[in-house]
Amino acid sequence: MRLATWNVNSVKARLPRLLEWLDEARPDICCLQEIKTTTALFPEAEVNELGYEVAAHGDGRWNGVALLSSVGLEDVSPGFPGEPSYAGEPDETTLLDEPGLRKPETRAVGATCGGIRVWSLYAPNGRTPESAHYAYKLEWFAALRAVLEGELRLQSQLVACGDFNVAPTDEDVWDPAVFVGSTHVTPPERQALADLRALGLRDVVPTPMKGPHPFTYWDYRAGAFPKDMGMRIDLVYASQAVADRVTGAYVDREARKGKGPSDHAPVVVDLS
DNA sequence: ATGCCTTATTTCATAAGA
Repeated sequence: MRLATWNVNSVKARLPRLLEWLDEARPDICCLQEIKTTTALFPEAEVNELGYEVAAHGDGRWNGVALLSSVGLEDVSPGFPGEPSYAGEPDETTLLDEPGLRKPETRAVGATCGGIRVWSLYAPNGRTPESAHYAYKLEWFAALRAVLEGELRLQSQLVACGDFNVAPTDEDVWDPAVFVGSTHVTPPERQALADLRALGLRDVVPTPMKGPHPFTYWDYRAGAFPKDMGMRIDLVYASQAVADRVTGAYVDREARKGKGPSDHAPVVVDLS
C-alpha cells in the first residue's frame, strides 16, 4: 500500500500537476493540504476518474484539506472534536456556527482507508511567536493530540500526516541561523510534536532524492529550490503498527520542478 | 540544469504563506 501527503497550494491551480502526479505515483491514499477552495468546488470528478473516492473539507480562499483513497473511505470526520477556532479579532469574513461562536478553520479531515485511520492535517502557520496565531497554533496541536490519543486506544493502525508547519530539529531547516526568533522552530512548537510522538507515533523520515536533507518545502522566491534552501515541515506520524509496515519513504522532489509547481513536494510512504 | 514568488479575492491591490 502506498500513502502520500502533499500540500498542493491550491487544488485548482495545481489540478494538471496533481492529476499527472497521481497517475504516475499511484498512491492508494493521498492526503492533500491547502486546497484553497470549498468542499463543493473540489474537482471531485477529475479525481474520481483516476479511481479515487474523495473526502474534501474546505471553506474558501485559505486552508482546506482533502483525503483521496482507492482502498475505501469510511467514517469521514471533517475537522475534529475540540478543534479550536482562530483566536484573533473577528471580522466580517469570520465564519460563524451561530452568533458569537466561530467555526474552526478547515485544517483537518480524517477517514478510515484500507484499515488505517488517516488524518490529512494543515497546522496553523503561527505567523510570529508574539502573535495570537501562534497561541492558536499551540492550542490546535494540543486539541489534535487529545483526539489522536483517544483514537489510538481503539485503532492501532493510524497515521497523522500533512503540513505540520514545524521543523522537528535544526537539521530540518536549511540554515538554523535564519530562523532564530521565527515560528516553525521554537521549543514550544517542537514540544507539540514531541507530545504527539509521546503517544507512540513515529516520525517516518523520508529519503531525500538529492542532497543531505529530506526537505519538503522550498520558498518560491530567490531560487530557494535549486539552492536547496528548504525545510522539512510535511510529516508522516505513524502509529507503531503502521511504522512496522514501512518498506520505504521518499520526498518526490521531481514534483517541485518545472512549470507551475506547488512550493511543497509530496512525501510518499510504502507499506507492506 | 532544479532557476530567482504564488494564490484567491474584497482584482489593477491586498493578505497570507513559512
